[in-house]
Amino acid sequence: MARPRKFDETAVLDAAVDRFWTQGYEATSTRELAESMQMTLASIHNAFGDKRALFRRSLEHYLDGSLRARIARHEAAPSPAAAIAGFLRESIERSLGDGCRRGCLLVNSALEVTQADPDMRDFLNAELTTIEDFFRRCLAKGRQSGEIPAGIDVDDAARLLFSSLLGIRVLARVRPERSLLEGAARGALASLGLPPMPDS
Amino acid sequence: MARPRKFDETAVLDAAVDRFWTQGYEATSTRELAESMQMTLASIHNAFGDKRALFRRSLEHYLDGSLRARIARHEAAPSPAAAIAGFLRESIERSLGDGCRRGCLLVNSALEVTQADPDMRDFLNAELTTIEDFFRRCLAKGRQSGEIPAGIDVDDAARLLFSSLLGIRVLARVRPERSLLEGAARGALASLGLPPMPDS
DNA sequence: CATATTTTAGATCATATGATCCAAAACATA
DNA sequence: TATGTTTTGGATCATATGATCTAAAATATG
Repeated sequence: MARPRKFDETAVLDAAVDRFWTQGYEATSTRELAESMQMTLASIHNAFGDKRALFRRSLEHYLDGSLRARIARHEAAPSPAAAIAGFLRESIERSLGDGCRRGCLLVNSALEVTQADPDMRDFLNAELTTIEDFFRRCLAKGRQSGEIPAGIDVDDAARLLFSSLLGIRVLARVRPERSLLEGAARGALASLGLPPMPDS
Repeated sequence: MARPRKFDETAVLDAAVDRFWTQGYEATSTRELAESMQMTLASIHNAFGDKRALFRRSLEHYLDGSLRARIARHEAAPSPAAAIAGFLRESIERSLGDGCRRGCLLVNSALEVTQADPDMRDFLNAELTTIEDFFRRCLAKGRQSGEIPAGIDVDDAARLLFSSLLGIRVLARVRPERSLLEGAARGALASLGLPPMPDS
């Protein structure tokens, strides 16, 4: 029983993600979302709740399709150094390949969130921390295998890679120049005694 | 002739900066600005123009009082290494000392700007580039003085410091932990063979 | 003191926005 | 086929928002 849904959940969430990604949460109106998702406001409200709930859902959808998969994929690389370099390479190529300069929805959202919304901040933080943890796991493995020189502090190196990646994602939105993004990544890898990124 | 202004331009711009800094451009309404600035909408419009013009003016005011002065101050340090370390130290202390977790207005704005506003993007880019250029000048001087090892590429090192600083400012808003911010900076300095930051 | 000029205060306009309501539509199940 | 349940479309509500208008207020200058 019950009328079946006409919309494809993946497709409408893709559309919502695109709007939030391009314009940010505040600058995206519910009517604009409805048009992009090709749904009425009532259908959106019925399926996802209010704007804030839709945003949260869109973030999850985005992360499932990008960051989480990317970490899992590169974690399986033959060596820790290759995992780190491959992750950076893919992040840069995604940044440069996006003609809309949208950067990273997770990073964009982390800067838009205010102190008045601790739930959202905690959620974003937990997700961001998976990046830092990924770098730390790779570096720890590299230390054991001898790829990472003994003089390098693994925790600080992970923090450096993490902060530099965030910076690259900021620049992806405002100044997406290959020489700049690749230079930052090259500098980070070289500083850890690691071989350069693979070619794109 | 003409009625004199009742407001203090510095004070009202400070108030406007605080609102934009805390909440972002889109999430700040003109009425809220009027209340914070203790001016009427008409007075604001008369003195600064529309919301966008006020934002631009507020950005200038913010930059005059923070970034530009900070670069000039640290550029005068006794050594290039001290200039870089001192700049990072001050950026981190400002981040951690702000109970409101506002991060950096310039970085926040860089992520909020959309492709539809190329003028604002160009302005933000020009200002961001002064940071990159500061690092590059310091590193080039350090190379000449021998503080920077010959094996390090000055351009890439500048890009790394730049991107890492942006990342630190992102984290200042969403996850302002001393161990994290200082760890990233320590990692960056260590990677360049530079001595650690001065104590706070 | 009179005048010209700018600022200020409050009201207001047209629109945008988030959210919701209601009735019609659609379909699985009995 | 009849029933019950969910979705859908369109309208609408209350409020928020950016911007502007008008008239009163204030003061330097002649």
